[in-house]
Amino acid sequence: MAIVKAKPKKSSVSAIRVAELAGVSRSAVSRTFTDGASVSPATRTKVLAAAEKLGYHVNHLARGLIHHRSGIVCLIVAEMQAPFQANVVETTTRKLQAIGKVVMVLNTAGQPENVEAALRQTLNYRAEATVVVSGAPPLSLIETCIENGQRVILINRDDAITGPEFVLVENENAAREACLLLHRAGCRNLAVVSSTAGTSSIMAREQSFVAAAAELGLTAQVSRAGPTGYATGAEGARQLLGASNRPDGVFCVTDLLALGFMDVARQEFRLAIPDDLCVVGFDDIPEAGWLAYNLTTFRQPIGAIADHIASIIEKDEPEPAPPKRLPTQVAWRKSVRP
Amino acid sequence: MAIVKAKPKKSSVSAIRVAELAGVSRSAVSRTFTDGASVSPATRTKVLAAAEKLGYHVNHLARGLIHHRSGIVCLIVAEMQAPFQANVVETTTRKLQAIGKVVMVLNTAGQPENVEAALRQTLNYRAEATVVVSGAPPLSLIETCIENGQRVILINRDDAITGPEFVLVENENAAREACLLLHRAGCRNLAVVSSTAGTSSIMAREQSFVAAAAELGLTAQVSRAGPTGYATGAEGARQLLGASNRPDGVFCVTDLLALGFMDVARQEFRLAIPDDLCVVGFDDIPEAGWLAYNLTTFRQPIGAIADHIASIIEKDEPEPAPPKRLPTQVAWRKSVRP
DNA sequence: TAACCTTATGCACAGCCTTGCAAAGCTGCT
DNA sequence: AGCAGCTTTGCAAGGCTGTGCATAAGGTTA
Repeated sequence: MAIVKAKPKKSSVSAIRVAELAGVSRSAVSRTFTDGASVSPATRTKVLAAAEKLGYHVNHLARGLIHHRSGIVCLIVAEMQAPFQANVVETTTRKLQAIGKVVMVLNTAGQPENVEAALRQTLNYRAEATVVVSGAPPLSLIETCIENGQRVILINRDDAITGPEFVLVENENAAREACLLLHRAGCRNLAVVSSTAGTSSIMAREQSFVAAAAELGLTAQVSRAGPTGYATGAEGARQLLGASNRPDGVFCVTDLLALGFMDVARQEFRLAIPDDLCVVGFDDIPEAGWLAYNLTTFRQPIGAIADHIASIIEKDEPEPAPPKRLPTQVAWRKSVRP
Repeated sequence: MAIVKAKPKKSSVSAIRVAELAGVSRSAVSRTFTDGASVSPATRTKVLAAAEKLGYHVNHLARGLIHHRSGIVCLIVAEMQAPFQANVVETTTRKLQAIGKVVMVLNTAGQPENVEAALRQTLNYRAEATVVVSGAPPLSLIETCIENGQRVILINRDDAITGPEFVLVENENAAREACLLLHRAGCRNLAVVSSTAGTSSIMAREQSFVAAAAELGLTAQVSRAGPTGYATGAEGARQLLGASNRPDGVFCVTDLLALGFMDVARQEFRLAIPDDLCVVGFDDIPEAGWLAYNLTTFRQPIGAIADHIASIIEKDEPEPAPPKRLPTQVAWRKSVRP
């Protein structure tokens, strides 16, 4: 007689088992766990006791199958270890959970082609909504998502597409204000530290700053030494500060760039901030407030962004709305002369 | 006649619709999307064409219902905007996606009581595995998860429970080595900057350092000025450096603590690092490598941790294994005299 | 052409849940 | 007791997929 290794199967307990234990019908246990369903207190307690004993938990997969509402919201994000993205993910997951959703995170690992695979996953899991924090999703798939009843929300992206909803920050105003701010501090040789990422919000900040400088009769140099991050800011400092016409006022389109820039300016060029050089950042990541930096920067209203995402997802009729533009706010610190 | 607003219903397209369009049975389309199923090339192409046209995507909710494998892995995490946690989440999501899983993030928002709700969600969505990055899950729920066939993995937590799998870092060895390292650098007045969080790994680091100091005949002061973070490190510096017996060698159980400590040491106490004061951190978050800090620290092998998580989840028979202890590695920088 | 084998296809059921509908039970009143 | 009105409960269908089993189709060989 051969030894047959019984497959454990570990079948998770389903409603029928608790119905048997409680001595009621399957429907009764279903109703016990459905808000607003009609169950007598007596059976309710019987069911709850049986459920507790067996460790029963409603299967949201099956529930989603019926309701056509999985309760899942997908977050598509790249570089989620970067401070700004990490904060967006943290805040968004928190607020979405508060309205009863559950968040699936799809990490595109920096590969743009993975955005497509990620969108496929949102369709596979019948997500109610997809929030694209970073990356450029192919238009055709966005349409498929919307046709399947998904809400699609793009953050800090300014494409001229209709269908998805947009929530973005007023990059142009902020960049313009950054320019004025540096000008008021007496800076006359301006520069902007950007990156090769080329996302729409970064381009907007960069170009608006250059335009604002031109309006003041100044030309702003632009440095794009690599991807958006600390190292690129550092390299930008080496480029700009090592050249002959060294700038005295710098706008970094991202705090991370600014921090790298400041470190090199101080350590390798022995410059004092803000005395020799004023620096303005963008995002207001926690690190910008650290004593070593004290960076004056434009705060992205992450809380408001997440609130708006939640409000879009919460309303059940997708009414077309214009892009939501949220204002930034200056976090005044010490990297710019007053 | 009343105007009845037709509920859009937006029912996402299901296999039967593509079967009709392709002129085949529903089974055929199911088989087309099942690896290793027997379908003729002719019908396969017909089905694929129809699916493409309709924007069909297999419903993983229904698929999971049958297979008892949802493909979902839950990550329970608090403070996910903190650099270390953010890196863990990034790496883990990436590696889990690489083995075909999809990650659901449950943010406990720092409230320990939310861990329980999060575990409930993992059961509701029939997650294949639950990874607890931070927080202390109630034992009874862990058991329920395991009974329902889930794999439960606890990170950097050292409870004497059987059932879940543990992957943790050799905190004791590292703390001990940190002590030796400071001693070799000539530090004789030691201190450790910790937090009030009281998690097992932080306690282990703190206590092992103190014990190692005692073995060298030294007593190490301990500062716990608040939750684990930059501000607490800063406050710890004010406490320790403002007192009479100012330490000359400090072990911070977390890089974030170390950075706050360094900033206050330098800016408010005008101390030079490493000349007046040596500092050792733990984690090796990206910020530790920034020029302003150059912090010597113990690197947590996040990649190896994530690899091990993935390997646990990938094997289908949950074989009991002893806790996986991964070694740390010193990232030598400039905050300790050589 | 018949027999046989391989491959492909369709049927029907299972998996877990919700819910409309009708039957049953209960309460209160005459 | 008898009836109306209400609440509770069970039945069965429906939502979407995977798959065992039987059947049909197609190909090969004698």
